[in-house]
Amino acid sequence: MHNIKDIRNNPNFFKDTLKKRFLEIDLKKILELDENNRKLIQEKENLEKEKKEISKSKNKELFEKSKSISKKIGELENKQKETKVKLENILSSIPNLPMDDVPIGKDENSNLEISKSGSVPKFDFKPKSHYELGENLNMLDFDLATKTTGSRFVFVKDKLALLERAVSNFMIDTHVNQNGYQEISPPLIASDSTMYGTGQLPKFENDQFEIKFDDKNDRKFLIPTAEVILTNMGRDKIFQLNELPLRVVASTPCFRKEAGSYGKDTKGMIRQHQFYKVELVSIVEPEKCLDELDRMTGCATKILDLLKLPYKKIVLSSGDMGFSAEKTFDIEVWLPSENKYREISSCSSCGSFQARRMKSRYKNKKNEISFVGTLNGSGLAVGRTLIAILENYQQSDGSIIIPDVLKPYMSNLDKITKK
RNA sequence: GGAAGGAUGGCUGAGCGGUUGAAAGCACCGGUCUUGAAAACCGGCAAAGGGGCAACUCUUUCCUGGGUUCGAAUCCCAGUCCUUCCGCCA
Repeated sequence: MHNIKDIRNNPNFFKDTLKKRFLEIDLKKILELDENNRKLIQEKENLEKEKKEISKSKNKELFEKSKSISKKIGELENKQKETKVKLENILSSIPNLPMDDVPIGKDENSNLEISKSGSVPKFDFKPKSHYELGENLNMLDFDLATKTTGSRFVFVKDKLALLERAVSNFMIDTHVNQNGYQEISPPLIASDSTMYGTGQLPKFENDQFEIKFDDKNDRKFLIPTAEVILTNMGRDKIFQLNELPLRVVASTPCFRKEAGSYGKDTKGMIRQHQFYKVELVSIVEPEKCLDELDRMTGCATKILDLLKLPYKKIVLSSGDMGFSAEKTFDIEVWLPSENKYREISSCSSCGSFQARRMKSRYKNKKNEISFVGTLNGSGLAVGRTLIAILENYQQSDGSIIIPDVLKPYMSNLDKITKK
């Protein structure tokens, strides 16, 4: 959510910066609603003042007048509320502004590669895809999931289930013991106001799984990412300066409808309705956002370094960034079967955009209360890490070597083979 | 699911129809004292929104939404959440 004052003071900057996202906003309408809103507030306040004075005077002759003023105030208030709701509906659907150094472009084709790391494995045979490998091992079962649930789900079995657990635990341990994050095991269900806070609502309702909770009219959703619930830990809260930065990590299932991605990655477990992800969230002083973004991205790439998986780091273009982000680094891991890099992590700084929606604030050095900065990043997507390990560590016989750092998590097993 | 109690500023907590935006304490900020710090003492300290170049000023806000009243933190109704007890349950 943007501050209407910023828009009012610098409408053209606003309009131009949003053009970087290839978005045209009806600025005239916004300013008009804003002006109208303020006019109504003023009228209302004048009447309120008058009413207050009458009541203070305790002058019985004026009591009738006070009654009629109350009526007028009520009318103005309704009008003003209506205007404000209209204004907020528009504002809440406007995405964050990209930072100056974000490359401008419509989509992923304009993303910019920053660095490459690790060496791409060479095979003297044709590398198989993760789903061929998994199905041959009898440890990935898509058909079974289709039977029990539907498409875009999977059963992970036996040693691959163990591997999945190992990956998740290894990541959390690394972030907790080496990167200074606090481990959290959060609820997997979020209320509508929580979903609004991080920007999933109102605009992306169709991507979310809403659940039937009870007969009452509050709404609940399965979290599409732990970012939602972790970032909202600071909702309606004023942090003391010494509580920041707050860094938390959680490994949770994530649920997404993947609406609008029909036909994309239909095979395998690249794109599922449910997947595990280790999520990093930082709440910081807003001016420290970009430093924290670099730090967070470093925490994510460290995992790939330790797993010895080749990857590249890219900065997303203005058109490819998520709704709440001001700057995003994606990390892509090498997938031999596709002969290309695929997204395995996305680290974003949201500046104060989410904080403003959530009323997440802190007391700064001058003792003033202002909005915090929020960041989130995957560290990493567990399912996709599993894929990357399968494909990069595969052997000609279809077995999978276990990366050294994971062995302690798997009773020192060093290879997964078919039974 | 049943029964009772509660929700007040960054936090704890008084107030229960009329200068109460709200006592007190803690925290925080400034000062005196001190070589420095601590302690002690003195002073300051809510947020949101509107107007103004500014000094400043106005309005709103005591969980939310309605109602009673000239006037509500205070009374009435509905809802949300929390706590305790009972029941049920992983």
